[in-house]
Amino acid sequence: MTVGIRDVARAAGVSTATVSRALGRGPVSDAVREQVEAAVRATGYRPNLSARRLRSKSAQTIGLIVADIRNPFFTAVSRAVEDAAYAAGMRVILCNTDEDPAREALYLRLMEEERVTGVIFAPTKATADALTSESLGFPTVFIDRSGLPGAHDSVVLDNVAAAAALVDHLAAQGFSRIGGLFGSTSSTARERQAGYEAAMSRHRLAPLVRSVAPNAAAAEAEATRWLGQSDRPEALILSNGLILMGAVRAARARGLAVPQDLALAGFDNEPWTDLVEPGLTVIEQPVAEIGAQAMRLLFERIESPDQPVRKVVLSGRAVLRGSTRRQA
Amino acid sequence: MTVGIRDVARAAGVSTATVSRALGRGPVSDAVREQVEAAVRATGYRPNLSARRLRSKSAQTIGLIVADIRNPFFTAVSRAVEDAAYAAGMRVILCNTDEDPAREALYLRLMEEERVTGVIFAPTKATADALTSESLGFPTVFIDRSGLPGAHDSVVLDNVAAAAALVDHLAAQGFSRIGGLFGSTSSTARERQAGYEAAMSRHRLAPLVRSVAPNAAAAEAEATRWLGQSDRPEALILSNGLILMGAVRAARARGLAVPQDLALAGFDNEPWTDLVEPGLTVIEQPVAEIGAQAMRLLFERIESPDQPVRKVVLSGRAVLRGSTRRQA
DNA sequence: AGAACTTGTGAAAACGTTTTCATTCGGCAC
DNA sequence: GTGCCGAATGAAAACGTTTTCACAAGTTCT
Repeated sequence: MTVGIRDVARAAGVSTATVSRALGRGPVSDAVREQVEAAVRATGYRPNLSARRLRSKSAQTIGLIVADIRNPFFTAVSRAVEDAAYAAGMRVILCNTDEDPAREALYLRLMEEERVTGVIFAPTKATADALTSESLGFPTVFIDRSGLPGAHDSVVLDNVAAAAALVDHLAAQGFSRIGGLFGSTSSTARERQAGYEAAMSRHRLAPLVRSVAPNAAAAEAEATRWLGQSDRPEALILSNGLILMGAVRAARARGLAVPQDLALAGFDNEPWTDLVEPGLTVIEQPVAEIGAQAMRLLFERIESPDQPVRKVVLSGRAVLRGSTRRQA
Repeated sequence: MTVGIRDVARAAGVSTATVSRALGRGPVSDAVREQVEAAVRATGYRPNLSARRLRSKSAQTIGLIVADIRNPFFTAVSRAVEDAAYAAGMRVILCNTDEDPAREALYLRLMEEERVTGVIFAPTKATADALTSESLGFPTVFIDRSGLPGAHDSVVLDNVAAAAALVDHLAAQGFSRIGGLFGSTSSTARERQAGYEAAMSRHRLAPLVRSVAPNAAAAEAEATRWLGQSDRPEALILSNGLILMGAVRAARARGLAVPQDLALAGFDNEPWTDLVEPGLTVIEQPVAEIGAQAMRLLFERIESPDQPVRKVVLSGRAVLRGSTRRQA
């Protein structure tokens, strides 16, 4: 029924070993290689990847486990990862955990069962803190978020500096009641919060912090509540694009004008952030660079498993727009 | 080194066949099942999926090939597909073609080599038109787009009706120079164009049509050019969310106020469309339903391969916002 | 000229499972 | 008691490749 390598071998008049060598890399005479290629075309042969992986003990596959596929940050990163992987002749399995530790465990087990070559992973804080360098059976690079120091390679943003830059900018514009709404599940949100708090104290300002599940709906609910208080902040820093969107909705719901009644500054320069008037001030992350660096670290880790753990820290770029402009 | 089923068998004091049966479904005594489960825990055994797939000739995997992962429509659909797949104990391979027929061919070949159980596919028009019912070696459901009539199961929007609804609405608001900017690569865009043209002629209006690659940058460039003309349209219909975004940017670039100088109506009720003032009128697609129906069709096709080809047509919902409101 | 490599090839083993086939054992019908 | 059936199990085959091993035929080195 289905055509296998022995059918190709018979058609080409050689052994299966020779077909295998002709298709992969191996010493084969040019004449035989052509015969084999002709036989492959004639028979419509498609190698069975399961058999290939089983025998060769090499899946040529990398797993990409992201926290939220709806977050454009992760789709952008995943495109960079995919490009690099396919350029290297590898396949990618993309998984979405929805920030749920149970799903993270599920997918990590799946990666083991697939015997993947390596994994790029954006873990929740809970999972990251539980994962020592030995607990994963494959080379792993953390992305966007880091875990126990020295446990895994990682590529992250300089979150402390980026958050501080937003505070500095808002303070320079004359805002003082600057609140921060941060995601509750990631190390990244914690770092942004730390950067925010350090900068606030440097400016001798009292920090106003709230935590929320990192999605637009939860952020909108929390921000709406907050903005309904009489002592509501006059500026808000939001720790990612989804939370930023929630805050914009909350401001609308409360009838607050931006930036007159409320200044907004967030993370992730998503395509819509310059579309909503008066434009949202954000930290732009080098998404393509993050994906590419993660693949580089992963390949180098696969190459030399025992090299010291590395952490690549990239800088964000502040994109200043109308949402943080102090009105006369 | 790595622990295999024979290690588990030895630890449990049974044969590998029994372990296999205890782990899958098969007649095993309760006592033995418990022994095996204990042995699995003790050894940390992880089944090798490649070996399992090779021997059982069942990948329990469905391929999901989308045209553009940046398009939130596809990420929303893919979440629905994933949920349904994992609920059925299947894995998903997600691939992104960037509307490129070459990448489509690449991924279709990959699906063959993976021996996937089935595929859900949003093809470009070029590929869809070239694919007869025999050309794919696995059950396939087209999604968002359809190909040759009767060749493959599909689940699509009623694009003609949806586009006509937008025209009707704009005409009712008193607009008459209504232009349409449609994607160039999909059958869906063609259908929306056809619906637009039919409705225009019903209203005795002259159609104004342009085509463009379905991404925000290309759409912005084309729309900017168009809107610079002296006989520019006073309303625009955009055939998907990315093109809609490009049009919004173009209006900004030309300094045109929406809807005073230019009305906008598009497809895909993306999260940002109600954020940009005065809110964008769109057709909302039942994304979760599309994904769920696609999986249903796929499972039923796998079940009974020879049943007649089916096409599920779902209706969009018009979400009317400020961008199409006629000013006094 | 002979030894020592290199290159190209085929036969057969190996990869880690599931499945087939055969066997044993206990219970049930006659 | 004998025969039959179903359930539980093990031995071994099978899945479709790649890799190892062996070998023949050049080719290069001494």
